[in-house]
Amino acid sequence: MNNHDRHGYDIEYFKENGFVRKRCKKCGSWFWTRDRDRDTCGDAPCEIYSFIGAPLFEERSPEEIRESFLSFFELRNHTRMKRYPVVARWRDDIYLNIASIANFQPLITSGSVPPPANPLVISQPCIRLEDLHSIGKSGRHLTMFEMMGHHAFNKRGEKEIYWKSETVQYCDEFLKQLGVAEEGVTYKEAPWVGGGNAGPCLEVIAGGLELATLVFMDLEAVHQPGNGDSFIGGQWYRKMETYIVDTGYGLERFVWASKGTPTVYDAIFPEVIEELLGSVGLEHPEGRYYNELIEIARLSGVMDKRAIAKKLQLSDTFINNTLEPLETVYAVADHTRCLAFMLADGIVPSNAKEGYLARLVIRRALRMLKSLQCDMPLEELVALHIKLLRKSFPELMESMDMINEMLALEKRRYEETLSKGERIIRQMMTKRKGEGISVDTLINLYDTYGIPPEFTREVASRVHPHINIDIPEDFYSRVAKMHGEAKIQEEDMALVSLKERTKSIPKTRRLYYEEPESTVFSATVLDYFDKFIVLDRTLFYPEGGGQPADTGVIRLDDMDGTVNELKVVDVRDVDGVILHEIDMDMDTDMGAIGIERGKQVSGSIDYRRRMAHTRHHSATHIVIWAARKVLGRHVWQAGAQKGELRSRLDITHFKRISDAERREIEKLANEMVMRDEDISASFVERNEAERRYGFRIYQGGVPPGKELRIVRIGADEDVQACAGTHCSKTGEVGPIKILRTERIQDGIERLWYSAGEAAVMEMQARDDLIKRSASVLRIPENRLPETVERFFSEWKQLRKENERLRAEIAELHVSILKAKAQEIEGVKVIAEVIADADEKELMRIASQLSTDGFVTLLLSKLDNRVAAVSSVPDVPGLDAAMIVKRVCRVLGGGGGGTAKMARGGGERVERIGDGIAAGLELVSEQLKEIRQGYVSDSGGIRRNR
RNA sequence: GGGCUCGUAGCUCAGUGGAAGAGUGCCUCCUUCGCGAGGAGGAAGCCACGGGUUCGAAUCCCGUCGAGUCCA
Repeated sequence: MNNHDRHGYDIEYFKENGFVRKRCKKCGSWFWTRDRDRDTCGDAPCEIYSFIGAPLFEERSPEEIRESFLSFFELRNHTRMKRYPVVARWRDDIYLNIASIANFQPLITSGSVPPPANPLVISQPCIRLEDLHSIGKSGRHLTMFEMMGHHAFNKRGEKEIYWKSETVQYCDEFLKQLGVAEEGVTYKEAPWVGGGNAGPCLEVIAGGLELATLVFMDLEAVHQPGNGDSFIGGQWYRKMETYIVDTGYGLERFVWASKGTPTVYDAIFPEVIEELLGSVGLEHPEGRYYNELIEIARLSGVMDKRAIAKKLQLSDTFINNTLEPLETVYAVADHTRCLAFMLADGIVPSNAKEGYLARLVIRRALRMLKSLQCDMPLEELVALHIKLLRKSFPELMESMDMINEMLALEKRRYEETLSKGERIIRQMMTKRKGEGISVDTLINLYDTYGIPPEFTREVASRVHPHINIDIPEDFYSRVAKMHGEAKIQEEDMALVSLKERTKSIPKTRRLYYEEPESTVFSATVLDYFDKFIVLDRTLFYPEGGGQPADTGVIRLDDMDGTVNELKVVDVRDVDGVILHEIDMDMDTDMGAIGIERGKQVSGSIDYRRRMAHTRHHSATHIVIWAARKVLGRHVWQAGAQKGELRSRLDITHFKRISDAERREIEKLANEMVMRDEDISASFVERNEAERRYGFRIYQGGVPPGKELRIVRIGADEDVQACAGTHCSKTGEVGPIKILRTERIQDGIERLWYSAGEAAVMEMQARDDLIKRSASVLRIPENRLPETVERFFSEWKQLRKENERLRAEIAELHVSILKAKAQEIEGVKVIAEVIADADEKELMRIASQLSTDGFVTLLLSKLDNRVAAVSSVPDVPGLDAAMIVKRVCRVLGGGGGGTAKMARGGGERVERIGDGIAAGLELVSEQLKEIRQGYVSDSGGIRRNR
């Protein structure tokens, strides 16, 4: 590195080839050019798209551009790489592959894993959804695009592969080879920042279009300001150990530049646009309005559409009937291409994580198809893309059937969401009678039920044609803001300090790989601190890959012959150093219990526990293999946890696993066990492993390190990078019993299963359940289902019968009770205890009596409490609720209800007589007051018969 | 990973602490030559499950299961 290169753009190639550094008179940014008269940077919006209608070089197809790029760099000593998936399974910070360099982050860019080749060249399909709303409108945004990149990974202190000057030279020569005019190319300085890294960057512009970005990544973010040496965009950065050439050439943009069509969409997938336009009976306006379209396209990098329309004096009808539908067609064509890659690469639409992003795109596409009144099924458009792409990406074809099914299912789900939404809106409208709908309500409808605001407005205006609903411009970002910013995960501080503490300790030898059958070992203490002991070698498996740590004991022989046993409760792997956590008080000193460096100790693990974990771990590989076979290639592990008694495995799948499928998976898994195939584990160089087995090895996530431990079953039927312990034959796993499936989120099914001894125990437990149930009913086990069904329906019948009989009894009580009436203040009053009557029955009786003019107070003893009910004729001044409250206070409870009918109760059963007395007292008070005329003009109380 | 919403008659949903309801569909009868339609009547509910609070829970609280949806 040259220290005098203060800006990072002092590049030899520029100097040697007659470039000058100038400052753009419009945006003020610095740029390099051969053209001494140029005074703008050449980028939009400082300049218009001059290549529209006037291509920069001879027309080329995407295949031609891709091939010319790859072979250009291949000739210059770069290794050609296969594309990576568009879903970034190896990253936990992003869901989608957003750039070719993302393939190599973070392990390779940080230098901890060597690159698969150096330098290398790749054309990587990427997906970016940030500019979703401008897709179709801007003419240049694509959700899915191919980033062609050549990368060189340099390390300080090692021989440099190449750096800035060569990178610019390659770019310049590549453009020249394509036929781009040299004077028209500008290299604009644009410091780059992203994903915790930064560095100088050159944007390569020709004809107003940014064709490529050359990033020289050599800075990393630091958290303490003191450690940084440059300050960019509110963040301190320092030089990295590595410095990396990260370039991105937009394949689609090169094709576009070579065709000069009005939009990038017309250049990349004209067939799909044609098909869509045809299906809605439109013609591509290119024929009739060629000049207008060219003008609009040229200006579209400079100003927004409304401004263009004003400037070109375009009519509203042209905008509404020609331009807008065309933009929608563009967007649909784009989205369906994006979906082809998302779904083929194994994203299952869901309501969470990357699956949600797929659903978002699907729903947008469906909405737009609807607004176009296009009845072409989404899956047909995706299929068309796949067919058009099959030469470059034959692998997409393999997923065609699954994609069809997923999309049809998604369409049905969305229709259900919308029709449910329509009902909710209509209901709300009738409840609120013509009131408008507030923005808060709109947001709530979208957030809670997924009803888009445009849909709400549409439905609402169908109910009340004059209703006015404003959808704010920033609607969707307001929703996003409401959910708050994502918190950046800081690395666990405890782990950081452990890493620091163990840095100088040699890595522990892993006996559990070398001697998987052993249970005891001897070792030397290398170090100890806090509650941790570090040995030179160990049999203890540290927690990892969903497999819990081993437990056991470490033994110390004291001088005097006594043996000190230390319980190992947890084992952790910190960058290769294995820490044994000992069960002891924090303030006990290790030295006091005989631990010292260099001391010989012996250890033994709880082998039963280890074997259970081992069986479950191998079973996990077998189950996912079986699930992929039964359900399809899209099945991917989304998480797993092994246990002693049962384990769980989360897999991606777009619908619930049926009983038949579950049984089939179980059967296949057990067949694999019975075949007694070999399970082999070996360390393989990472890039070799990826090349040989592909990305399916990363089912359980991507482990760090230069070498991967590869676990293979049978004839490579299942191959995974896995650090866990495994059986050596599938037969050792023993029976595998799938216990249940649950849906932990849309698109992810969780399988619970047991293996080996645990599976036998589970089966026995189930057996027991059936046995006990059958013996309660005194029937043979095989009659259980129909007997239970019969009992249930009989129970329902009897319940009804009981209710009917109680109603009859209530009728009988009515006539009996009438005879027991006493007269208070000239009114017939019934206050009685009725045995064995439930609350409902009391109410039935009381209700009937009060209709006949009686004032009633009925009580009943139920279990440990008294129920009280009062019903009175509808007379002002008579209040059943008051009566019940008075009674129940005596009973130690409470009650309430309406003036006509009330109920309550209490637990002081022995005071039932006092309760009645208190109730009667209140009744007579109330009647007295009525009689004294406090309440009059009521027509009085009907005379009792 | 985080948030919001919902599980009540076959279906669509009301009911937010005091007697489980409506619309629709179903069954029977009446009307009709028959159908449609109309009229009268009827059946149909472990109010998802398990705890808790309360005199009392479909309703309030906690958990479980099932579903929908948004954000990263």
